[in-house]
Amino acid sequence: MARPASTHPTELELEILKILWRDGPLVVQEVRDRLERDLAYSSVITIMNIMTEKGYLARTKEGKGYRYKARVRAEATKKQMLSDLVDRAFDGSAAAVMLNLIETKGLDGGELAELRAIIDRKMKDEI
Amino acid sequence: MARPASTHPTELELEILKILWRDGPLVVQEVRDRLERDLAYSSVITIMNIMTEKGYLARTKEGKGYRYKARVRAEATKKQMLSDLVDRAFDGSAAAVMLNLIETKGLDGGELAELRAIIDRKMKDEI
DNA sequence: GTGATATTTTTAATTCATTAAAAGATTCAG
DNA sequence: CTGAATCTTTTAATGAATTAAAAATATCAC
Repeated sequence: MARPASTHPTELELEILKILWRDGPLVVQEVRDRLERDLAYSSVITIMNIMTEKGYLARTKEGKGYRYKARVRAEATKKQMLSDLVDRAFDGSAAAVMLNLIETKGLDGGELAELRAIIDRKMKDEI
Repeated sequence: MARPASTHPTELELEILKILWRDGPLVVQEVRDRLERDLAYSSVITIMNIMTEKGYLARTKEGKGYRYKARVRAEATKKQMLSDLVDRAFDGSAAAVMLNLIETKGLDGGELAELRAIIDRKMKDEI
């Protein structure tokens, strides 16, 4: 048996999704121009074909070729990826993840304050 | 060119690491017994060999075979995996991740309170 | 319409991840 | 010390992910 297809976008797929979320809909060449890495045109179109098959992208005929757009929403996709990691690595504990983030990533005073305000609001809701 | 080796543990590798972090050091059979999925003995030993090559595990001779333990620390590994996702999907914004978590995952009152206490402490440090 | 150009499809090579059978080595019991 | 049991190594098969060349197709300009 082989590896099952990943449930979330792969590295490169995510890069392309992010470009399309930001600037899409785009044609292949425009996506290629915006990619950090230097890929052959045929490489970009190959992966965009695969992404279309997987349901990540939708395309509509235009001129000689197609114009592509993301078919999955940015928020939903990110949420799913994060949720997956929380479950797999942190046994589903969002609190553990947050502690990790607070300790690791440098949050400035403004971000901390904003975060506390949100927590306060949430705590009121919980009552 | 092909895919570069993943920098973080794969699905199955993480499962094995978690078992060893919790109960290790263990022999192969003990790891196999603790795995959720039903794998052949040879499958488990194969992946544990690979993990040893990758530096995830260390082993010492014992009886007929070896006893394995994790060579990477749980906290460091999780931190790296999380950091990687934050960078890739959330453009490095820990705040964005936290908002996502608070909205999505159900945090109970106790967790929220604990989190706020930690934030308060951090904010004092920042001054 | 025909040719140049751009675009897509087809084909393919490589490596990783997963799974496991078969073969080989080691050790413990008697 | 020899065989059974156990463990490791070797070998292998399959599908996913990445990369891209070659072939096929479509379109626009003239």
